[in-house]
Amino acid sequence: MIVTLDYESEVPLYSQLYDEIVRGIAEGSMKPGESLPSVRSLAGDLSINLHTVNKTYQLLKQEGHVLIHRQKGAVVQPPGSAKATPEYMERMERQLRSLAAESICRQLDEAQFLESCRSIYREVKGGSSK
Amino acid sequence: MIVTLDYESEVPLYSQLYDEIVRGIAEGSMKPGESLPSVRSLAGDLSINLHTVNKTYQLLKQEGHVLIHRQKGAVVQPPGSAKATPEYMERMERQLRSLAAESICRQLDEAQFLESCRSIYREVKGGSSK
Amino acid sequence: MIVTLDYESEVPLYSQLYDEIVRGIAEGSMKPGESLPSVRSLAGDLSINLHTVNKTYQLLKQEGHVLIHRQKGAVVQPPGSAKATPEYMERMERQLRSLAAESICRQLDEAQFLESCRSIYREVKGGSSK
Amino acid sequence: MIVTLDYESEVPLYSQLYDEIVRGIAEGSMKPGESLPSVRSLAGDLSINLHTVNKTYQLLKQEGHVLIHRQKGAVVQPPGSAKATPEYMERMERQLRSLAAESICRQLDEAQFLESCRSIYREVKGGSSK
DNA sequence: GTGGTCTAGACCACG
DNA sequence: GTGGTCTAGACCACG
Repeated sequence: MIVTLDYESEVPLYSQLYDEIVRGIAEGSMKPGESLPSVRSLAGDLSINLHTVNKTYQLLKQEGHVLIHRQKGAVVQPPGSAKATPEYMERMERQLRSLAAESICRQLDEAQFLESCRSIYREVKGGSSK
Repeated sequence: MIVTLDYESEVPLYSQLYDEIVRGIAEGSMKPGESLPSVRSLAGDLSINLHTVNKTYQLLKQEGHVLIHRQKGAVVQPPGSAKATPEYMERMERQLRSLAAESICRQLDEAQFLESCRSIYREVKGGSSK
Repeated sequence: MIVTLDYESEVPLYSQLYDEIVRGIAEGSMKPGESLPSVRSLAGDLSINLHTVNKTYQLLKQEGHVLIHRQKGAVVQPPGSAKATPEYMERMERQLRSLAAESICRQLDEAQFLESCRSIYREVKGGSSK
Repeated sequence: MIVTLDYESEVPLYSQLYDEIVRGIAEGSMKPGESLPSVRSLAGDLSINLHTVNKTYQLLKQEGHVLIHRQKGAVVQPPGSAKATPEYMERMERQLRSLAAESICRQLDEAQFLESCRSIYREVKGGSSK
């Protein structure tokens, strides 16, 4: 799995890294039971601080995407370990509401908006065939 | 138009305020040509800092949602003044990709994900009938 | 409220600080709605690093003892905001099991063990009368 | 006696193992005079590092629960070999204080708290009938 | 070798 | 002024 970070972005590095790993899990390029690289080695590969990687791993654990195993390190959880909890649904809906409003102001009609949602969902989901 | 802010949220106040106003414009409760309240009065009503409101207004201007007029203050622009530029589309797609990946990990299937997208788009769009 | 840390202890500082603050809340010397000192000022008072204090505050938030308010900082939650969840009960029982076993080996009988539990509970609870 | 370790726990393995063995002694499933398995065989059975088992055995010795004998290995000491020293009482009270405070914040009243203490003490003590 | 803890220091977003 | 983010570096517990 290849991770790319945008060091110029205002999105925090730990958050970008989180997104990349979750995408890897969703795509299936990271399989359940697989271990993520050690904090140190990933930090080295990405040329970022190990604390930054550690923060990402703690977040992944908190959200239920990995568990921290004493010997295997951060292990990818099987799909569905993270639940679509009411809290998650609310968070997602808040973000979608913001995107929808912005899109409406920019005159994207419903069909165009949904086409983006659909194609991106499929792009991520279909990543497993790669 | 009623604006509610969550002081306990991770989302910065200026950003929440931006979202609320854009939603108001998208819903049609803020009409083109209308003026937003003055920075001072809105800050007073919401009990927040002048700088915060000012930052929101500058952002709204930058994104093409309002025009800052010397006398009328921040004036809502007609729909389509903000464009669905490639930059915007990229930003939206990055956020959607992140939401889609997280949703896939939480076992929301395509139909469920799109249903959320659709119903929220309609909720915002339909706000104009209020 | 007075906080004392043991810099020699093997119990991490952030954890000792957590315990002290939770005790303050339980005793009633920290009242719901009150704000904790800022990360910086408490770190200064205790002569520890601000990251250490920050870690404690994040933990207090995660456990439901405080909420982080954009303006007021870390605010003590009303009693019962943190719940006696099954997860908490398990954690408590694991620790009690360990203490009970050790006490049995050291020939504390049930009455003596329970007397310790009772008197310490009352000591903390009764702290509110101080 | 069956030992189970949780590799996903925050509690170090050597500490979990210590707890399990002390519990075995308290319950009476490990009898005075009995030898614990050799470091090597226990490490093998549990698939953990030799150092980990060794650290546990040293700790058991230090706390007075076993005696390290050149031929018989770690031998369970008679009850009361480990004393309820002032140091032990302080350590126990610090932990109970922490549990009591957390429980009070989570609105466990004295009766509920003591009921947990009592039932767990009896569960461990009564383990001897197994 | 690995992660956890702690420190020190810096910059910036936020308000 | 305040917290969030990031870096660098150190030490130690764990295995």
